[in-house]
Amino acid sequence: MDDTKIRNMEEFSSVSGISRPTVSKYFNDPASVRPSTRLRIEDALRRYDFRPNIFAVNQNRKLTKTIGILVPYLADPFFAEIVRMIERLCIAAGYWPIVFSAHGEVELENNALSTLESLRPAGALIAPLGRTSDVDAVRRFTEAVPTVVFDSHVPVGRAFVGSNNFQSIPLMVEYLCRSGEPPCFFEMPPVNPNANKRREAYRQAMERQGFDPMVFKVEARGWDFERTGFEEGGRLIAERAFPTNTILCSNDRLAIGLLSAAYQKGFRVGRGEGCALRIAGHDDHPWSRFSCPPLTTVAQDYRSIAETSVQTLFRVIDGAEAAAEGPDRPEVLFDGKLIMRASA
Amino acid sequence: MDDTKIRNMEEFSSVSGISRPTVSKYFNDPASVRPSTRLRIEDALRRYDFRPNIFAVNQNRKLTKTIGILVPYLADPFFAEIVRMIERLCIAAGYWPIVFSAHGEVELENNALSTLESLRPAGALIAPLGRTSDVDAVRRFTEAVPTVVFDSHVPVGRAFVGSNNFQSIPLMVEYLCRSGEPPCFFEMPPVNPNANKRREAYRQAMERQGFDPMVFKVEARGWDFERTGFEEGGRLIAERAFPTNTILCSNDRLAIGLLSAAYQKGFRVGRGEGCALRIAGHDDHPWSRFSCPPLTTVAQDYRSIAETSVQTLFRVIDGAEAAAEGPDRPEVLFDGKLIMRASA
DNA sequence: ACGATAAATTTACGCGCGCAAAGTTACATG
DNA sequence: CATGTAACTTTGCGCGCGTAAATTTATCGT
Repeated sequence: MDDTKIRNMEEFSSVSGISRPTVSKYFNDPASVRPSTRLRIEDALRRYDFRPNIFAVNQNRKLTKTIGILVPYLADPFFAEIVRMIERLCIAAGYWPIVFSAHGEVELENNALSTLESLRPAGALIAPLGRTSDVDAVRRFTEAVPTVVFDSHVPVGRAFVGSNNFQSIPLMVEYLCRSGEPPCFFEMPPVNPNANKRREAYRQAMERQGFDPMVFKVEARGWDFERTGFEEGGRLIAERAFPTNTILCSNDRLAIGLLSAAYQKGFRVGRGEGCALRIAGHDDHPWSRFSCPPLTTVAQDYRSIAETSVQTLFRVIDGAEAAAEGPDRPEVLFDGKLIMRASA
Repeated sequence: MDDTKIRNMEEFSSVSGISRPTVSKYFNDPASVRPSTRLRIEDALRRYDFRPNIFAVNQNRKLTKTIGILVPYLADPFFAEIVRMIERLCIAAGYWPIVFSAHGEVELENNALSTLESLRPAGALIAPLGRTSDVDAVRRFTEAVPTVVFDSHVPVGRAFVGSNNFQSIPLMVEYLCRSGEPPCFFEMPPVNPNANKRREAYRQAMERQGFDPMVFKVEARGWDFERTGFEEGGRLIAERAFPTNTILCSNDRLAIGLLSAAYQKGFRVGRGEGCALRIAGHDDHPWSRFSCPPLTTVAQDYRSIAETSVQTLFRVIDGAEAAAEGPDRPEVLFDGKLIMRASA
């Protein structure tokens, strides 16, 4: 490894013995040059380790190799996990994923979109805040950047990939009804469209089963779901406000908070003898299997959502996807899977 | 809002009536131009919404406004939370944070460092993998980019900010010793330097108290700590392998897994009558207060670590920090705070 | 109203690379 | 060995902006 610094492609081309345009061609696609010259370039690369200046590259290329990823709250285990998968898939496909989090705030979401757009990415995978999003800003972004929307159902972009709340919630409702008292529904703060969809799915499922829906909505507390489940849910438990012994929470984090409250108040949770409550969740967060008792929930298909989102985006980028954009774009919904554990 | 697209600063300067160099000056520092011309520019900005091309800007500026953040595993709640804070502090200071995760793998860490370096960031905040890092690669990076290392104690960069394991662990050990049986130590897979430091801190603390250290090390399982705590810890509990009823886990995630195993095996955890085990953790993860029972732990000072890291980096960037680099760089360690909850 | 000074303008160059056109060389085929 | 084509080289322009030098204009105090 020679330690003379290579300042630019000009210098590198001279030490490698290959002309600059050919070197440029190599960096855009190593397979596009003759094997013998490829060897000479890669030999020089080993001796001098040079990388083209990203800024100069991206300034001149029409299409960058960047892929933007935007999530509403990266500290949420669901998004942390899905981002992890998406990033790996992008890297494997030769793209540069770059992650932004809105941290639950519209201004930060708009900032991120704006920054992202100015990076001129080849495409973007976004899960908007949803209800609190500046929808016009999001739409403007999706009109400038090929975008796949995931998880948060907002009618923009070139495709939507998410989970089928109208299958997964009824699946759980039916299970709970046939195995005990019908569930009431403990709703998460409506930070995104899933909150409303799940409540509606619950309503419909209950009516189909011939029961009256019982929905409990509490003060919004942003993304601090465990706390909401613990404090508000705990209060409802203590007040005996829930009309049945079975509580379906609109997501696992809420359920984990509620589970904690039940534990501390001495209510035994589970489906066996001597249990005062059944508590179920939704999503199968990475830590749900370690709650006490382990949480019965509906698993979202993380892997499929990540893979389909990424593959769909690649097809859009390659122009292989139909042109429909906005409300009529294609949607892919994955079914949830009942995960039977001890809590319900 | 006029919808004629502005293609570059040239066009924008003509519609705003201000010359391009002055416009350029404005974008580098809005306060550097006369108030009257600033008004004219911002008026045009409202009518045309133009943003300088990032790539062109960064290609020419010696110093970009980018700040790189690298963590070993973004799906870990500790890093998710600390990144959230760091990002906000960077944005507030007018920088562009950009987050990378090594996802627990050296190759991805090296990739991230390489990508990051080619972005020519103003500075970087990194928590290397540590034990498994390619230390030479990390060092090369820190020699090219002003870097503050946090959490993961690796002797490179311009400063280290972390928590003082040799204060926090003894704090917990002393509490456990004076309130019951002396603790054994359940060690996390050695994914980073904290693992070893905490074990050593435990050893020293126990000896100072006049007890024999009892360390339990299990098969490494990467970053899936809850699972390790649940499976391996559960096995140790079932085999009655722990010589005392008190177990100090080297982090909260491990403790949460162990708590879950104890629950399922019917061992009551806590410090009251009828409890078979005491379990304590370290870090005070966001979800530790919602475990069953709530976890007694040592809180890392998230806020101070984030703020000090960022502020130190800014001082290094501004050249206000001493030049020491590598092993002799300054270190700031924050004390942990005992968080008494019900598990120990 | 005047000069002093600050700020804006004009002009020009450079950053590092993508890309196109024209000419040259390498390589496979018969 | 002639031939065709694929790959390479040379040359040169352009991307959008930072920045410097020289010049002109605006602003302020007296």
